[in-house]
Amino acid sequence: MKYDFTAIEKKWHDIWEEERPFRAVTGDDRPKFYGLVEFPYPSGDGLHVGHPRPYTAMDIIARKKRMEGYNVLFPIGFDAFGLPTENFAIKNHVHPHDVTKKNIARFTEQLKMLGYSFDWDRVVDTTDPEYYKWTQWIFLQMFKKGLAYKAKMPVNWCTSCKCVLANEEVVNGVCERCGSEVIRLEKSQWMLKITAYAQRLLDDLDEVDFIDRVKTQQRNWIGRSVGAEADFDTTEGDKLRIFTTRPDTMFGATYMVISPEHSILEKWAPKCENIEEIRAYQLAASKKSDFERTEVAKDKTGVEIHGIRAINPATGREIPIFISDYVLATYGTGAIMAVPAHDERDWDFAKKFSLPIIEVVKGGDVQKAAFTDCETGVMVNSGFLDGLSVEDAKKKITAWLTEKGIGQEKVNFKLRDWVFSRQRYWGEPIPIVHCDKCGYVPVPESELPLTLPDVENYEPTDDGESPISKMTDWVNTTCPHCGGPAKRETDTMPQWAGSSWYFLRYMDPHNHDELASKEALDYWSPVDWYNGGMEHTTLHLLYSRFWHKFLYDIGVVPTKEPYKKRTSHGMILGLNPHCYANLSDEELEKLLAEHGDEAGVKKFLYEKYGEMSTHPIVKMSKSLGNVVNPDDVVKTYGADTLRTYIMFLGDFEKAAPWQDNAVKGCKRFLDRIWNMAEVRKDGDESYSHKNEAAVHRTIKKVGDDIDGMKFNTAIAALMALVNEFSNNPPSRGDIKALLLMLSPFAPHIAEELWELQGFEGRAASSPWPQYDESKMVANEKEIAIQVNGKLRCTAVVPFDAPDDVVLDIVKSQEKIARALEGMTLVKTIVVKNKLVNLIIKPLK
RNA sequence: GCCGGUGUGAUGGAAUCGGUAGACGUGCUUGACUCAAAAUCAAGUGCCGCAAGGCGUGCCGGUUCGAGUCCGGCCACCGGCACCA
Repeated sequence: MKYDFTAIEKKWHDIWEEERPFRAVTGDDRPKFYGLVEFPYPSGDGLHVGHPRPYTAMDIIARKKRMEGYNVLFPIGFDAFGLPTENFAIKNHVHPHDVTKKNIARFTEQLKMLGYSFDWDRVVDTTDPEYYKWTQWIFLQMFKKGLAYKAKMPVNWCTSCKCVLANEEVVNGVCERCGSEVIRLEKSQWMLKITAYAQRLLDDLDEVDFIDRVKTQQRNWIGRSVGAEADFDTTEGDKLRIFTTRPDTMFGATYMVISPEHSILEKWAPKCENIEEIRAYQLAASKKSDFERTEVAKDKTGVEIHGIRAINPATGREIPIFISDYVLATYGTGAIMAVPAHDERDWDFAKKFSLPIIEVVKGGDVQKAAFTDCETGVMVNSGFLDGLSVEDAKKKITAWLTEKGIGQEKVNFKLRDWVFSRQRYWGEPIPIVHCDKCGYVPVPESELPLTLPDVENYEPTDDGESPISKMTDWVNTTCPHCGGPAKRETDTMPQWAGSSWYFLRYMDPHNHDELASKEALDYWSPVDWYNGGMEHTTLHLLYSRFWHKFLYDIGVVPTKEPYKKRTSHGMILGLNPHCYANLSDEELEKLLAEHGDEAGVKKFLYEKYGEMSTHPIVKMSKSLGNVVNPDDVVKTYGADTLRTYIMFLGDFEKAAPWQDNAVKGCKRFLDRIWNMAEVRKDGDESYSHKNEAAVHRTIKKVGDDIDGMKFNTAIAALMALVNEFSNNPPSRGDIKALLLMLSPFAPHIAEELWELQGFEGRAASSPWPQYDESKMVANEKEIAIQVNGKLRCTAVVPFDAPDDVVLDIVKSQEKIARALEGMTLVKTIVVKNKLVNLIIKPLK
């Protein structure tokens, strides 16, 4: 019989639907294992081949854990609020709700097609009012604790999405989602005080098992720096507070810089002699987008404030004050002391404006470049700090600042508060009412969920207001506090809201009274293993850690950290259809005819498609037409082949290119297993004598590799075992072990063959096979024989044979005997069961 | 600029501790089956060489009996951050 994967896969999907074997049971005696994948955004395009990589990986891990006796929670859901759905709805005049429903149905079908062992009874959907009721509830708790607040401040505004963005959503000065320009806009926004958790978000990284690059990236993003704050007196009498990480260099501060947005400028305006010039500079800076501001980073600009000077508290000397956009309003105090001798930016600025550069740390030539080394320098020109190391000087001057009452040690973070409102329709309504008398009043918890109103038109508006603001019936309400007329908040939450706590809902998804019961939270927390994309490291992963810590503080969740372990997968890349190296013969011929020679074709491709045409491997994208649809692969080869291939194609943590024709290697592998095991084997369930060592070795290898996410080598080991079986016909026991090891990777074919062989129960619910270290070795071993470190030949010796026996065999090798002729043996190195190295010299 | 990562056949990629470089897959070559093709099976496949042998893990140097692996110095590419004082 042929391996009819379509029929087999359908059959097992039906059985799983019926038997529900992957259901997690809260409060079971077995040890629990909570494996999590990032739930998908159900886009209209359906599943992309990128999705199955992490899903298959965690499915394999979850399946193996079940076989090892764990009570496994492996859930799935949909992160369904968001712009693409809304945009699609606008364009096609349908309700986002209906689009979402349709997309979720399609995703569900595709995920089931791939045979994932998700617990389908626990699906969550962030757009379901029963779900977002609790998203809103968490927001209200934050509001009550003062962690959610509304503030007027400059925000990132995407000109295309017509919506504000969080700092984390701005990538290289453009919108992370659509790539459009992001400008600064002064707007009143809801904010979440993630900065209150900065230190804990940093510290607790030490307690979790996240891969290093995730930890490093989060640490960099949080950006803690220790320094000092200090007040500089001014001729105006006002104090100007600065932050510095180099208080030791204070004697070298020859001028000050404040950001163009600094509030003191308003107060000082009447006293500034060049106020027009200052105003003009402020206006120019405010018009710059983030992109422009970083683009011109090399060339410093600024304006000196004439009429007001500052006094360096260390030297007592008057120094000028400048405004410049190289000082950010949003970091530190928005003002700095400039030490051109020991800071590159200050040095550049000082050179441009011909300001004095005074060396206070010896070790470099400060007229040529800023000397920033903190390790080797010695303090000079610094009064009471002279002769100290940088480290000691920092301590001494900080103590001095404290004593004088003009400053103290200060820790600053790069992390900013999270801009939490969006001027779009398809998101969770922010459950706040604005009353003229009472201010911002929370919607009573009993009224949650506050559902989205039905609106006719979802178009974002140019005035920066949410489309919901047009719904006067919904917007006009009464104040829950005083009963007077009030207006509802019309902004919605960002997409990251729903995903900040979804893993908790999985623990108890149908609970009407709590986000999850205490019993379920205590039993399942924390997530044991969470795999997801690196692109979420400073977004979702950081946000959800923040929410979780908050929930811990108010006693809702039992653990400080949501995830015990975090791993990350590489992207699946595609071939670049416009790269010369990837052209098909036909296309190449055609292009050669048109453009003469190879160089001509390359030039043409470069001009037409740009830089990317020179890279043979690129991201998959619709515009390039190199997207692989999993449906097509499943149709041609089956889900088991797709699963196996996607895990085989390379190191899980690294990006790997999809290669269409390599898929069939995995199909052949499954075909061979089918042919080997389709007919029922007789005999007991012990391993065959000839295959025994190989089976034990493979069990160890596959088990270790799955735990270490080295799926590619695990599959290679299974392939090698199958090759072994075609040399030495497998016994019933050999087949059994193979099917058990295969079942996490290719569950459908494994179950089918398991049944055909008449083994008991299901492969997926059978115990994972055990290996015996002592049976892993053969009784003979091939060793390498080197002469002076160079491989000369190999020889087969008994396993663990004594050195003298091995040496006799070595010396009897023809090639070795020849090499030894006329030579003295100086030294012999024997590495047991591996190699022998003979060091020889010519006879004198 | 700073931080992290990677560099291995035609190709995707393997190589616990320093111990036979290239597992496993694709592709290619040859053979079997076939009228033929596909599929399948078998053998081969790092490079140069008839062979003996030599050369090979981005480059240069070092340590070692022995280096893809360790050390020093470069180069290239990828990812993140980027005027954060």
